[in-house]
Amino acid sequence: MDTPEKKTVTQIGTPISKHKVQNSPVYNYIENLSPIRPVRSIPIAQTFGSLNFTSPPSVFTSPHAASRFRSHNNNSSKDESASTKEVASIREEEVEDASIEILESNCTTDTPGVVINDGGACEDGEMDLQKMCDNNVKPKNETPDWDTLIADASELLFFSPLPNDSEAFRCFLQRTSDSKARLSTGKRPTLEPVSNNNESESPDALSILHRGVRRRCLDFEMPGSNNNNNKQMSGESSSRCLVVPSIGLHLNAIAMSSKDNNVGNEYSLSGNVKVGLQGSTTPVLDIVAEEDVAAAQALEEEGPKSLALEEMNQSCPKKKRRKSDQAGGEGESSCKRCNCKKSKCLKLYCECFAAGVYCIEPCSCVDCFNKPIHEDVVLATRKQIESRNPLAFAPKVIRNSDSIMEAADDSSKTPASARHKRGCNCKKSNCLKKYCECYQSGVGCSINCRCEGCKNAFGKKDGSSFAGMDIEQDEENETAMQNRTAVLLPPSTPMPSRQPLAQLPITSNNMLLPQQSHHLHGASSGLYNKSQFRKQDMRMYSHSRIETITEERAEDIENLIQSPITNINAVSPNSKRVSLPDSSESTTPWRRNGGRKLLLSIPSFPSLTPHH
DNA sequence: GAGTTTGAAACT
DNA sequence: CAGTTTCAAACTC
Repeated sequence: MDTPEKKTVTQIGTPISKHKVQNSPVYNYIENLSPIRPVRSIPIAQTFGSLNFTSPPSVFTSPHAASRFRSHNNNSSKDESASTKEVASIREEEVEDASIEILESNCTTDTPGVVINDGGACEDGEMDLQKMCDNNVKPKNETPDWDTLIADASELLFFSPLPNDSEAFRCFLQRTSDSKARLSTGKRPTLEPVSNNNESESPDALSILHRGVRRRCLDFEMPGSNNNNNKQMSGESSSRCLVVPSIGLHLNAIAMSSKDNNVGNEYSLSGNVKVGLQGSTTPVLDIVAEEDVAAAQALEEEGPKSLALEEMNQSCPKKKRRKSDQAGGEGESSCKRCNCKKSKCLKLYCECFAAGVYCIEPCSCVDCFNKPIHEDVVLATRKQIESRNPLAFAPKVIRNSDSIMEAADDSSKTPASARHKRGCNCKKSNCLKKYCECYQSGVGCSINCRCEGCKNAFGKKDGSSFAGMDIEQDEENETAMQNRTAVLLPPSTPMPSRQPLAQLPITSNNMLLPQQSHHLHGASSGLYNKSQFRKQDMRMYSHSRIETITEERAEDIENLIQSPITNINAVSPNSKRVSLPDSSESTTPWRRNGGRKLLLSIPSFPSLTPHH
């Protein structure tokens, strides 16, 4: 009995203490002054949830984000005197902390309608948040603008990173910037096409740049883009690239251009940004850009080369075509170019299509349908292809984290730890030419490869590795990997950012998104516990550890891919992917079984299981 | 630049 | 699932 009493005392004691504090005039004053409420993060998640957006609201918890939002929040209209701002500043920090706590207290902020309360008791101080989570209640202060902002952010998240296209990523950035601009203005983003000149003309864009985010291909097709886009597209320089409306943003994209260019530092920086984007919403970008600029720069200095380059090479189709690219004189803007003659650029043969970007002027394709004006066709085709192979648009190369490589030999710890998703099937090239996708991606062959006479310099199928790798680079890569890996998980499917999920199932790419990948973990192994998940997320959102998540996600993806079981199977690739009707909220068997993460991820990741 | 080789994607 | 065909990039000359 003593124990109970003690517990009671303890429990009560704490509350009392807080209670006192809360009743204090100072506390009340602060409470009133600050428009920011810890709870906010939750609602956000919910909002996203409708979109199936699993991104952690933590993004919004960032002080910066909060600041931005504040301006939109009517409540924020409350006196914001200098002193008030100070208080607000403090509150913001609290909010951030609160978010973290929320995440760690089983209060799911991931997906709306999917909020699950594991029953973990929240401390008194967190009661509000917990309640919010449990009740799925929106924050009091939430305003229409807020919703809009959230929605916008979600949209951004939905862009899945296209595997291999840096262009896509750039486009994504563009979009992001655009979104930001809207955020700052309080306007809801629209689908209107992005002007090609945005970069130079848009103050917002500039501001973003100032924030440390570098973008090269600012223009990209927006999903609802209209013909104007085409004009821009075709009219603009080859450097511009459009991302297919649902096509995502492949993290890989980031890497992309580097190859060819200088990507060095620039790349690395963007890489960080990239990661942030994936994992979070636009705000994250800001966070990364603004708050972590220093870190990013440090990383850049550190040694962007290896990984970054590798990543870039990994899936950039463009790289494949050095000759043609050079011929094109694209230089830094390395948008993909294809030369399709018969596929109409509607098959994976087409690099542009495969990368999730529209063909552009520099392409030499014939009868190209991969253009904004044929958006419907493009999307339909993509959908069809995905139905056949959910991973069709997923990144081809997955960078494994050390953990994954685990058992693998030491060699696996090199950058080459990345592996081609499906492996190659080379018969004559000995995996020493770009015919080999593994080699082309700069990764070693793996057990998944069916190649013959493998001599892949990045790692032979049998496990021997990196014979041809520069040791120095190797080391650098490893370091880079440990410090910042940006697993550029290429996004895979382009998802019509604004299309209803039911209509256009989120593709696997989305799953690649940081959070989603976590879900995958849950789905495939179920070993991933929430605690881990949250911590990771927090890491991600908490300033500089973004890259870590990426690795983990890559791991998730790989697990998924290699895991025949996964619930994912539940979704038949051939069958119409379960139309998760909006449903992100609907309860599916998986959700019930798989646990929160899986549930959350399902909608966005219909099926990762590759067809065999 | 034309032709060949290669292996992924698509098809049966 | 395996075999075949198609396709476009990579490569060679």
